[in-house]
Amino acid sequence: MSERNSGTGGLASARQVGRLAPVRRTSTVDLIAERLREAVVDGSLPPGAVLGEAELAFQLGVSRGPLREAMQRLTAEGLLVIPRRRGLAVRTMTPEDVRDIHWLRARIEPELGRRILARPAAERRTVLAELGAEVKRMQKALRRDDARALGDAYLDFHRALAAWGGSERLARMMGTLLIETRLCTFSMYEHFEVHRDLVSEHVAFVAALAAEDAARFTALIEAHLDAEVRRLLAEPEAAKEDDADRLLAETPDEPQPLDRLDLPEGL
Amino acid sequence: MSERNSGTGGLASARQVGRLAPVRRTSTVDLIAERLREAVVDGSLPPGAVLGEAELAFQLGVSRGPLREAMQRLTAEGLLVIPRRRGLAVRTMTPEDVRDIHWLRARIEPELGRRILARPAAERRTVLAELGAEVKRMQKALRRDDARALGDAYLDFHRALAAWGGSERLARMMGTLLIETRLCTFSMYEHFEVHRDLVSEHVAFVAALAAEDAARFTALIEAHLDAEVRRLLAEPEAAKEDDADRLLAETPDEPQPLDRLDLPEGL
DNA sequence: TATTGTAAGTTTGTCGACAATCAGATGATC
DNA sequence: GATCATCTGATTGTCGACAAACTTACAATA
Repeated sequence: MSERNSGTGGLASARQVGRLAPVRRTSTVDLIAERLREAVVDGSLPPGAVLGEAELAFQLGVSRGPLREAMQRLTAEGLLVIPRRRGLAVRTMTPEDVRDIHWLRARIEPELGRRILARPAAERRTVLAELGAEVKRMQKALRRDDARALGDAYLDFHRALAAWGGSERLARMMGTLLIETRLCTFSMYEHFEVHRDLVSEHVAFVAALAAEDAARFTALIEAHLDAEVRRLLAEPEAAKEDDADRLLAETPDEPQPLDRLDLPEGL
Repeated sequence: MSERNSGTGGLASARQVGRLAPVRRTSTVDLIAERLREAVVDGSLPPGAVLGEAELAFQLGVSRGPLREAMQRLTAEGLLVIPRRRGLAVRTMTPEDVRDIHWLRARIEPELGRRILARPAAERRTVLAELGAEVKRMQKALRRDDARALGDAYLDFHRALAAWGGSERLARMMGTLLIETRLCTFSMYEHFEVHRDLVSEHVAFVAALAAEDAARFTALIEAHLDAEVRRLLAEPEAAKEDDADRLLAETPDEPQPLDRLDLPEGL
């Protein structure tokens, strides 16, 4: 994931000599780190759980050396803590962490939207199609009442946002922030849980991007992340007036089931 | 650095039983990582340099195991790259990195200022005193024409900003961003180099904070970071109008030598 | 002369082992 | 009965070693 692989723009003719994309050789430590991240995301390593190195290394089929290196990597990313002489533990997020993570996302994600809007129209359509597809996954998951699938689609939506709108650095940072967001959920609730408004909020994101309205996209993102923080910390939904509700109310459509709000045409 | 140590609010009586601050037991990996960061900051490990593990481990007096773990940590922080089977190399920053890093700082640092201004007046005075002291170090360094000392004071100024204005997470992130800023300098210039306007810009930062003018502080920070990017990338200083110059011109003082601009009274 | 094949040397990637350390439990003492 | 000391079992932190992989240099061939 850290090797430089992007930057070789569109390549048409396959028989052209040279200009082959470099093979992606990934080290064992990378693989272990990725596996651990997955385990954190899907909840098989719940926050606070204390694991022993030997056991974990055996499960992964590697020796303790590479595992310890991967642990250090995840520690630097803020996903793991290494209590002295107690193996490793998935980090438990505090309310302050919840606020910080969402605050950071609220600074970054609007910029991702702006950069996507600054792309050529053809690419922009591709991006919107992909984002729309993720929203559809969210809608399907909501209809099936599958919170896990909904959360996964949520993650992929924002990952796509970062992949298309960010530099390599920004995308990597967003990737970490998104995993940490998931950790916030695990840390605050006992079970996996997402809020039902999630889907309509994301429909509005795509609509704002389709309308090339960066300001509205920014406002929507900020309102969404604000709302997420309140939901996670179980603070009163709206002190005086809920920005998210107000913004969504601007959508001129007549009332529809939340999970079936229309995406912009063509998506 | 990752141990939870904050959160034990003001503690007055020293003879009180219990309530001792936990001893900071730092692991070998932590020490190695810190040593490597220092080496990156002071330039003894220049960007692009390729080091062998065995040699480095011998210099540090540890075996290769802990060193490799520390390398992974620095890699996750974005300071090192690990080319396959080629030891380790200090990352060389690209122009895109320069822009990203400064863009991120421009999102974070204004918030640090706001949080400092939100503190009680007594604490705020302490913070201003510390920031003022760093600016004085910068002025002294400028008078001695000591670019290295100037750069170090610059780093410490912004570290103090993060320490007083940030959560633990924000402070850690700013710490990494600042080291990366230093790496930008090393990557772009052959020798260590800082711009002379640095000092007057920082005098203005402190003045804005002393005046509790968050908006002005934000504008100054953004102008400073913009200017830094242009200096680093050697882009034309001012396309049409330089925000930094305009903002600084608002200072009502009569012209003074740049290295002697008055700090707000009492600092 | 340019290019390919071969070989040697160096360095990494990985593993196994050892010793120091710590947590938990049991027993002794005031 | 509560607190402290001791013991033990288990786990980590660290090191040394081995084999595989890669780079570099050199030689052979077209």
